[in-house]
Amino acid sequence: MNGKSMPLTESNPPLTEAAAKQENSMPKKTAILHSAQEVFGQHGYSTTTMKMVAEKAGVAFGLVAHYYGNKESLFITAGFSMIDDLLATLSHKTRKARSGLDGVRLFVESYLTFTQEHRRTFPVLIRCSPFSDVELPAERERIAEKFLEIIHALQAFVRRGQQDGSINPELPEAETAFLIYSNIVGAVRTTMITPYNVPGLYAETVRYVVRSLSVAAESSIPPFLRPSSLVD
Amino acid sequence: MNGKSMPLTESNPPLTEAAAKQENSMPKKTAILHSAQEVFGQHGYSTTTMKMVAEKAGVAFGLVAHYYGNKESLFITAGFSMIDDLLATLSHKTRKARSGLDGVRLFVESYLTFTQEHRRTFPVLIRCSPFSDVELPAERERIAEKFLEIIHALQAFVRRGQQDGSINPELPEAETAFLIYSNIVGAVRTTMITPYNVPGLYAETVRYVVRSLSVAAESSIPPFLRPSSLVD
Amino acid sequence: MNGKSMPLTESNPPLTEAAAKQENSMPKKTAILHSAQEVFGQHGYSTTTMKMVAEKAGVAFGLVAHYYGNKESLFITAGFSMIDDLLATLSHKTRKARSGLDGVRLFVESYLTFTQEHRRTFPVLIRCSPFSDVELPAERERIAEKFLEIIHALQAFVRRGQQDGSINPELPEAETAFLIYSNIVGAVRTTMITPYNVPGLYAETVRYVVRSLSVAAESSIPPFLRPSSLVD
Amino acid sequence: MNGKSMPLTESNPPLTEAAAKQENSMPKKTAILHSAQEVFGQHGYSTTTMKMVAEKAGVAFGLVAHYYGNKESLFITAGFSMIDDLLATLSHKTRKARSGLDGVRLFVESYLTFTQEHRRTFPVLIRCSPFSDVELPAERERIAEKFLEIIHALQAFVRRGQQDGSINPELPEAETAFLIYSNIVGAVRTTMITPYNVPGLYAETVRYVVRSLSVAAESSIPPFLRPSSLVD
DNA sequence: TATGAATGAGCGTTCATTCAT
DNA sequence: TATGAATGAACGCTCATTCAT
Repeated sequence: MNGKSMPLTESNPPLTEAAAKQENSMPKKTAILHSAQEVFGQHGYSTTTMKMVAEKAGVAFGLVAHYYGNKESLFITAGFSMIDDLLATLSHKTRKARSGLDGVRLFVESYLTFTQEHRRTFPVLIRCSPFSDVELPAERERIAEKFLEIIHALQAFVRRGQQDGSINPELPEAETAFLIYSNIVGAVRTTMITPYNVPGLYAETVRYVVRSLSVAAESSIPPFLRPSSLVD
Repeated sequence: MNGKSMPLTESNPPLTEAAAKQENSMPKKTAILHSAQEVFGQHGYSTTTMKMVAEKAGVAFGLVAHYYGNKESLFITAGFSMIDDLLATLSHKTRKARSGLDGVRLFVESYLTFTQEHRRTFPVLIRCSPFSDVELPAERERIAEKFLEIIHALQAFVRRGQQDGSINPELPEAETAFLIYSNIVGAVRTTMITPYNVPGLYAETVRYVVRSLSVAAESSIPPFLRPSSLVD
Repeated sequence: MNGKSMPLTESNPPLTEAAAKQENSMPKKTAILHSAQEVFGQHGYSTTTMKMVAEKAGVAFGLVAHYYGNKESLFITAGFSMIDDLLATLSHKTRKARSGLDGVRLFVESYLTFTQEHRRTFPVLIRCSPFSDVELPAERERIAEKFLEIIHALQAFVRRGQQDGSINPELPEAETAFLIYSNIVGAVRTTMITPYNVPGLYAETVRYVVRSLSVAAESSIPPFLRPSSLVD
Repeated sequence: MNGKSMPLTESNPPLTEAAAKQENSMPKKTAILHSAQEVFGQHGYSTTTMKMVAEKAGVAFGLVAHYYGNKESLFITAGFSMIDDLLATLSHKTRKARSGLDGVRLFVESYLTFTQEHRRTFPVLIRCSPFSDVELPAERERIAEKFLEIIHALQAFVRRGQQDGSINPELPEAETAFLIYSNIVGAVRTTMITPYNVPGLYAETVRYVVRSLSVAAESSIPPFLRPSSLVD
C-alpha cells in the first residue's frame, strides 16, 4: 500500500450540506433546528417550506413534525433559541462595563459581533421579530414580550449611565433604548439582508449611538432645531 | 325641486368599506391599488390574497388581474407608488431647509408625519422594502435601487451640512445616512407594527438624530469609548 | 335509411361515468353534489377523498372547494339535500293516509321505495346520520336535529292512530316512533350496505311494524313475557 | 418486615386512566386490546390512531404493532373479541328459555343488558359491524359472517317458537330475525351514539318485538293494510 | 418484551392564474 | 370593462408502518 493515489480516508468528495450535518454526527433533532434557523433566516416564514428545512437537515420531512410539531412552533423555537443565545452572549460580554455608556457601547458591539459570528443562522431573528412582518398574528404578543428582554437590557445601561453621569440625564429612558436598538437593527439588516454594501457601518453604528447619548451633544444644537411638534 | 320622489336623505347607513370606495366614484383601477396598499401593508406579501384585495376594493377578483397582471406586479406597483408619494412630499417639505442639519431634521420630521397621515396605506412600504423579508427574490434589486432614492436624499443633506458647518465634518456620509434612516425606520416600525406603545418616540427620534450629527457631540466622549475593532 | 347497423346517434361507446354527467349537460355544481352523494354513500366520510368526488363528477378537484368550501361542508350539504328530498317525497306519499296506522304503513313503504329509487345516492343518508359513526363531532347536533324531522313525522302518525283507534293506545309515542324507524333503518342497511341477501325484507318490514302497532297484538302475549326490568 | 423505608401509604392520588390500567397489573397486551375497544368504539376506525390506543393503554406505541401487527388487524381483533364475549353471555342467559318467544325475549333483554354493562367497550361492535360504514372493504365478508352467528342464534329461537306455538307460524324466519335485530341495534345506537334521550327505549324494545311476533297480532289488521307491493 | 426514531404516501386545502363570456 | 368558473401546483400535516436498539 502506498499513499500516492489512495485517499487516506474514503472521504466522499461532493459532500452535500445535509450530508455534512449528519457527518458531524450532529443529532438529527439539533440539525433540524439549525437548518430551520438558516432557512427561515434566508427566506422568511411564509416562503420557507417544511421540505426545505428537512432537506437542508438531511432528514425526512416527517421527522420535523415528529420533533417540532408544526411549522409555527418550529419557527418560534428556532427564533427564541437564537434570542436566548444572543442574550447569554450579551450578558457575558457586558458584565465588565465600566459605566452605563460603556455598557451601551459593549452591548452594541457585542450584538453586532454576534451577528457576524452567526452569519448563517442569525437572520432567523430578523424574521422572528416584532419589528418584522406579522405573519403569525397569534404569536405576535409572545414574540414582542421575548424581545423586550433585549430592549430592557439596553435600557438598564441607559439608566445606569444617567446615574453615573456618563449619559445625558435628560434623555427619556425607554425612547432612547428603542432608538439605540433601531440603529443596531438597521445596521444588521442593511448588512445581512439588503444588497447594499456599506463597509464601515458596524463600526460607525457604535460611534453614532455613543455620540447621541453623550452629555455634550445637546449643547451645540441651535435652538431652532430643538423643538418638534411631532406627536405619535 | 319637488319633494315627491326624492328621498329626504339618501343616507345609506350600513355602507361597507368596499361599497364606500365605489361610492366616492373612485375609479375601480385606483380603488384596487389603494386596497392593495392597505392589505399588503396589513398582512404582508405572502399572506395577502388577490381575493382579499378585490373584496376590499369591492370589485370582482378577475379585475385585479385584468389591471395589474399578477400578484407580484401589483405588489411592486403598490409599493413604488407609495415611495413616489413619499419622495414628493419629502422633497416639498424640505425645500426650505436653512442648513444641512435643518434639512435632516425636516426630512425626519416630514417622513414621520407622512406615516401618520397615511396610517392605513403606509405599511405597504414596510413590506416592500429591502430591509424587510425578501419574499420576492426576483425583485430584490429593483426594490433596493428604488429605496436608494430615499437614502440618497438624506445623504445629500448630510453632505450639505458638513459643508455649511451644521454637521460634524468627520462623519462618514453614507454610513450616517443609513444610520439616520435606521432611526426613522425603527420609530415607524415600532409605532406601526409592534404591539409596543412608546408615546414620545417620534419626537425623540428627531432629537436623537440631530444630537448625533451635531458638531459638539464627539468632544465629550472619553477616549476609551471611541475606538472600535468592528469590521463588517 | 335503415336502423340495422348504423347507430342513430354517434353515441360514444366507452363513455365514462364522469363524461356521462357532463354529457347530460348537468351543471358542474350539481354534478359535484350528486357525485358526493354517491361516493360518500359508498365509502363513508373518512374514506372518501375530495379527489374521488371530483373524478366521479369529471371536474378538477379545485372546483369542489370552489363551490362547497370544504369536505365537511360538502358532506353535510350532500346529506341534508338527501334528507330534504326524502321528506318531500314522504310528505307527498302519505298525504292520503286513511288512518294513523295507514299513515305509518305508507310512511314505511314510501321510505323503502325511495331508497330503491335512489339506489346510488341514498346511502349518503346512512353515513350522514346520527345513528352512524360520529366522525364529525362538530356536526353531530345539527345532524341529529335534522333527523328528528323524519322521526317526528312518524311520531305524528302514531299519535293520530292512537286517536283514531287504529293503533294500540297504550304504546308510548316517542319510543314507538324510534322503534319503527329502527326497522326501516335496519332493512335499508341490510339491503344496501351488508353483503346479506334477504329478498323479502322490505315487504316484511311493513308487516312487522304494522303487527306491532295493531290493537290486538298485546292480548295474546302470556303474562310472564310482559314485564321487563330493563332500564336505560 | 419493618416500617423503616416503607412509605406509610403508597397512595398515588392523581392516577391517570392509563396508569390505572398498569396498576391493576393488567397485562399490557390485554390493556391494549381493551383500550382499542374503547377508542375504536368512541371514534370509529378511521379517526382512531395507533397513538391514541397506546396512550390510553399507557404503553409505547410501538408495542401496539408489536402485539397486534397493524391497525386493521387490531380493529378486527377488538371487534371479534367483543362479539365472542357477547355470544357467550347470550348463550348463557337464554339457556333456560321456556319457549321460542321466551328465548327471543331473553335474547333481546340480555343483549341490551350486556351493552349497559359494557358501556365503554361495547360501541366497538357498532363500528365493527356489517351494518356500519364499510371502511375496511377487505374485511367486509369476514365481519358479515361473524355477525351471522348473532342473527342465527336469534333465528333459532324464532324457529323454535313457531314449532312450540309461541310465535306466529306465518312469519318468515330469516326476515323476522333481521327485523328483531334491527330493533336491538336501533335501540342500542339511539342510546349509545345519538344525542337523543329516550328513557324507556330499552324496555319498550322488548315489548315491541314480542308484540310483533305474537300469534294474535295479525288478526286485528284490516285487510287493506296487509298487501304490499314492495320488492327488494 | 418494550421503545420511539425515522420514513414517506396521501390527505384536505389554498390560491394565483387563465379564459370564456 | 368586468365577471367568476375552472384548473392544478404546492403547501402543511397526519399517521401507519418499519426497524434498530
